[in-house]
Amino acid sequence: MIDPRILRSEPEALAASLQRRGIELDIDSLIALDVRRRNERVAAEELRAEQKNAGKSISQAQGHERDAAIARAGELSEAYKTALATADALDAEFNEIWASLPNVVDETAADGTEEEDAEELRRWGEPEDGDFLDHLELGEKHGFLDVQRAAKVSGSRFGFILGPLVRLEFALVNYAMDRLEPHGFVPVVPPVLVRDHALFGTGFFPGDRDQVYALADDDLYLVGTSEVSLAAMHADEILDKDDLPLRYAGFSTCFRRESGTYGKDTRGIFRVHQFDKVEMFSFVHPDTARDEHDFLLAREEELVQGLGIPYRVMNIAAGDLGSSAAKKYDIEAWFPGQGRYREITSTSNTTDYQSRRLKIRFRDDDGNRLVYTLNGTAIAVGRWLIALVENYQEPDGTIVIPEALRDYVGFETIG
RNA sequence: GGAGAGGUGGCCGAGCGGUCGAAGGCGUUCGCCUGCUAAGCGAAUAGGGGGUUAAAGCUCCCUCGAGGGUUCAAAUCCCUCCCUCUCCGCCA
Repeated sequence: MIDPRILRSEPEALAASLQRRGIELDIDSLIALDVRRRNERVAAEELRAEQKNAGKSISQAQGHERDAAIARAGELSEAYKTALATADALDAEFNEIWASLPNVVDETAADGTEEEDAEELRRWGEPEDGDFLDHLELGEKHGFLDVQRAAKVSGSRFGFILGPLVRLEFALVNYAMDRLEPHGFVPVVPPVLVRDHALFGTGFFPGDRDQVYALADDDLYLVGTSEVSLAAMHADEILDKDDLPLRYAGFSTCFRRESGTYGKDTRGIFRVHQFDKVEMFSFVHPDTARDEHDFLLAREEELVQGLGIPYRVMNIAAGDLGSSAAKKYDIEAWFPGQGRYREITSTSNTTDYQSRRLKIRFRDDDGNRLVYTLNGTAIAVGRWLIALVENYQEPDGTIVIPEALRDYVGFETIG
């Protein structure tokens, strides 16, 4: 949720932001609606004040005077109810539009509206070309991946991860936690079933409702990322300024319906309905949010570099940002099996978009202010496993475990 | 799943139709006092949204788990839901 005051203070900034995202909106009529709803609210509140005063006089009045006062208060009460209904209806109308608006884009986000418009910031490592097996072929060869049987059990876009690849998964998770905890990230295993307010609060509802698994019988939803649980963890709280930044590293399974992706990335476990992920999440002072964003990106690069996987960093285009993000960096790793760079992390500065919805504030010297929230992938396990096995395959198909993970897995090669 | 008890401000806790956004305590902040510390004295101290203002301020409305209802008037009465605790059952 954007600060509605932007409509009064700098509507042209909102217009510019929406334009960069490629969204059409009649801002003038929205401004008019905002004025109307506030006027109606004031009118209703004035009636309410009158009614309350009338009510107070009742307790002091006697006899006929009292009867008359009650009648008068009754009239005011009716008038107030009518005015309140009008004001509420206008608010609802306004809020429905307002809640659906995406965050104001950061001026340094890349221009454009498509994935291809992302700006490449830098590259690291030497991508290897040549004859590489992709992860599915490697999985079949070594028996650590089974999508056939997963389809039998659960349908398409699922996988069994087996044997050494499971060890590698746990190694990756521990590797990440070991490197994040010294930076103040508190490890968390959060709930993966959440209420709708958590999804609304993080900006996934109403926009991305079709991407979320719902458990209708229980009014619960499966999270697509632990960002949802981690953000909502401090909902309705007023944090101590001295506690900022608050950093968490959440490990959870993530569930995504992947609707609208038919035929896209159907091979192996690159794009599946369920995967595990370590996610970084920060609650920070507004003034430090940009630094924190760079900090999260630095943590991601550190993790990828530690494993020696070639990658590039992308500044995502304004029109390709999620609704809550003002700015987003993706790291794309080199996947020899696909012969191209693909996303393995994503970090977003969501400014106060989520904290306004979730009411997460901190005590400042002159009042309470909304915190800024940021999130970033530490390890998206599935894709990182793929990147590892594809990049570390030898000509004979053997997979070498990178130095940084050997102590965790307890072996040096697969195959 | 069954039975019971509760959810009030940063925390504890009173209030159970009007004078209550709410006693009292703790905590915190500021000031005073005390040659240190502790104690003592005085004052301030919930959140949100409007109006007005250059700002300070003034003012109005909403919020006592959430949402409905009754009433001229609801923290207080009624309904639904959520959550917490205790006991029993089940269970990794």
